[in-house]
Amino acid sequence: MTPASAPALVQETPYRYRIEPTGRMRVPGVVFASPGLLPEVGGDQALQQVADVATLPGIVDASYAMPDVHWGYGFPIGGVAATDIADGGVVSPGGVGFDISCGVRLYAADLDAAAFAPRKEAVLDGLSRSTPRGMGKGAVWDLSGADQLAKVLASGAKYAVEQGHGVQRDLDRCEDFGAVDDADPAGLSERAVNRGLHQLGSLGSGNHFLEVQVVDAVRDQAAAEAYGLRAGQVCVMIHCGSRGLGHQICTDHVRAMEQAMAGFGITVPDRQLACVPVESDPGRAYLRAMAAAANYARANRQLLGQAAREVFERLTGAGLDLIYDISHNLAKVETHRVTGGDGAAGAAGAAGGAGQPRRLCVHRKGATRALPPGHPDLPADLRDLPDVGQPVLIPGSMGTASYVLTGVPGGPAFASTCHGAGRTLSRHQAARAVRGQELRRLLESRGIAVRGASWRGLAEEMPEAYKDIDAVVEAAEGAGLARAVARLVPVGVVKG
DNA sequence: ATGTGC
Repeated sequence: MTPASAPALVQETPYRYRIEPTGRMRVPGVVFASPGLLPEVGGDQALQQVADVATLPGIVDASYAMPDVHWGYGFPIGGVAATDIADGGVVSPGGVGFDISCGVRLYAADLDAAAFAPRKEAVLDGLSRSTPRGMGKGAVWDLSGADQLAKVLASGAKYAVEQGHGVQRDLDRCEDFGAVDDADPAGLSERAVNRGLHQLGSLGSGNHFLEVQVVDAVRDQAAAEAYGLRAGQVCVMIHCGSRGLGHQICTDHVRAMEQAMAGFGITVPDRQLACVPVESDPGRAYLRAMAAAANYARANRQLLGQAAREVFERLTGAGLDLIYDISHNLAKVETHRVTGGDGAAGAAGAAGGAGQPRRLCVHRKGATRALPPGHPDLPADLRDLPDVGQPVLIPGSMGTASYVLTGVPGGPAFASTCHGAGRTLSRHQAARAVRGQELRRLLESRGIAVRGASWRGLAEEMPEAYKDIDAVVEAAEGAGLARAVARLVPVGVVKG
């Protein structure tokens, strides 16, 4: 059972640590972090969660933690776990998170920082008005009823664009080209549907934001150019998810699996790890509902992006081109080579060495897919470039830098990397440390325009409550998870 | 994250 003390870490390389399998762990734990990040790597609970995930039926290679790992519901945030579907591998809602398909969308404007500066306050005012946010209701698109919601759930951003809320490029550059096709709107609870009807096109709260950013430094010229980014360019980044709908779906299926688990002979060290085989009725039902929430989240970001685009065009004359849209809370059925999780196994597999290709259920919770160059699922215009992988969008905490990375060959964690800075202080600790008004003054004095939803919400997101995003990205690069393409700094933030 | 919470 769960050991009382924190699991011991053994350093394997400067950016890779191992938790030896003990007790019911089926595979080792692997933590990617720099020595500098490690002492505060989420505390004992996050590492214990890495070890607990390693006990899940069908898990292969290792239970992975990204450099931004911290404590979460059941699984750590910043966790990656893959299960072998044909070998009784499970799916767990806790491995996806409550905010199903929470993710990031980045647009680039045909506008440089100097030309934007005189318009900054007006644009931020415009974005503040066009971006419903905060707890509860208010949305860009109030749906007519369950029939229209079903279309959103089935077709995601594709439906939004079909209805005039966007352009073809928005789909070409979106993960899964705007929609996953195995969603089942009919399987959702009435509560999930009701919560979804009036929140489409809304940011939410917590760490969700819409930011105007400027490309501060380009680290990889070829990839930046292919993506459509240049130094000094103005960008818009949107970070949000599936709102109350995804939350309700997670709640519904955790409950169902808690009941169903015993029937499959599954016991877990923490009830928050409730899971069932992928190949089971409740497993398939969860994945289809999760897919519906993924489509809702994409449509959500599509609508918020379109509203921002209209503000930009009206006030600056510049359009917004989508760079990419990627989720960091999702499970996906993918084929990878499985090698047993020893050291360089993942890299060797990807290079065509040892390891059998298996159909896996890859859980990424607070972790971002990072496909290597040449992968068939890349956008068509990026697919045939030799050293350019999938765009990876890493939002920093409020007032700090964000990053664009690219997927690399031979990634050691099923083509995954970090998702952001990762919390170090609780919301409560942060709110006690600073007042929202004070924080806004500080950010404004550093040239960052702030449009908040609540003073408390602002305080909870103080930069000091998060890890250093530069160090997290450095560790991700050092561990061979991804490569930096561009660093972006905020000039204006609309907070949920 | 979330009509913050058994």
